[in-house]
Amino acid sequence: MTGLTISRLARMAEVSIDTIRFYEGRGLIAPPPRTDSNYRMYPEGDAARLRFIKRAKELGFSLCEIKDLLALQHDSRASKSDVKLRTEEKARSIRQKIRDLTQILETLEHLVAACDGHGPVSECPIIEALSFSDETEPLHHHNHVKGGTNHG
Amino acid sequence: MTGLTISRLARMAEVSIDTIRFYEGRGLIAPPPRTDSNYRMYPEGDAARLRFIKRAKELGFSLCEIKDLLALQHDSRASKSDVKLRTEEKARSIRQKIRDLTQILETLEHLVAACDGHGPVSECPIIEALSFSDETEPLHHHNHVKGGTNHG
DNA sequence: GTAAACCTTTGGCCATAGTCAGGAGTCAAG
DNA sequence: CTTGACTCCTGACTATGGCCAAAGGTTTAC
Repeated sequence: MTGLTISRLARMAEVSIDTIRFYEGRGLIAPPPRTDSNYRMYPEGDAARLRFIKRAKELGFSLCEIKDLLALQHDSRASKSDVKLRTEEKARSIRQKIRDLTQILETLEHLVAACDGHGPVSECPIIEALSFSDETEPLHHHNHVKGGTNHG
Repeated sequence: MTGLTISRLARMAEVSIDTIRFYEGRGLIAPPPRTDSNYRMYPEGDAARLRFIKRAKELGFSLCEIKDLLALQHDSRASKSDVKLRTEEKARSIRQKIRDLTQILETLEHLVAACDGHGPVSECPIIEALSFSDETEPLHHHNHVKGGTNHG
């Protein structure tokens, strides 16, 4: 009986054992056959699959999206355009995230520029700008980003 | 006895009641005095404080960082340069985040460009690139050890 | 006087992507 | 036989920023 134990697979794919079991629970890799003693024995191909997941994750795909991508890969009806579409969509969403962050950055830079860095905090324009941003006239441009920007 | 009930404060600051109590637990808002019946009665100033928090959050500060900023605001030893420094640091970290995302975006764009969008998924260059991640190398400047399986 | 609207607390839950701990069974070597 | 490495499963915990429900006490309006 050939196959990889979970720890060998983990080493090959450079992920942790826990991660592999976690992915199985999430449906990203199929539950492998078991030995008589109930040990998972993985086909070698699962190493590539795990590397795929790892790589896609680095590129900003969520596990959910990766699952879809993987399903596509084994769907005979799927075409390259499906994959391409998803990739383009991801690129779009990353572009948007960059735009949001750029907005925030600009505001922050205005704030920094407005502050001379001397004197007591009680007169700090940064604090002031943050305190009265919606009602009174702020010192800086009113460019604020609403909703769903996830920086973290 | 004047003051704002929690729901009035929530309406004024445009946050939820739960959020206010949550912030109290996190130390962003001081525990207000209570009525005889144990109701929170907020000073009006807390509305500004909540708007400050809201605004800072929109600018990418975490609750933890905001807490520090607020503490600074009431620390007589603190100076504008403290606030400025923190703002600059936040700006730097956002700049870095933008750089990271830009890297990812470029890789994604290469991938999209390499794919004509026609034919079966089995020949998709995007899938292939993700599967054999040695081709394109983004983001991680410290090379992880690929060749050496550190177990004989 | 009663019902609606408000307030209190405690605690659980959402998503993301895992990590870690514990107790028990299994396997190879000495 | 024993030791150590490996595996199993379940469940709890991490961090972030809250949302929601339950069950009860209070205030207000009619």
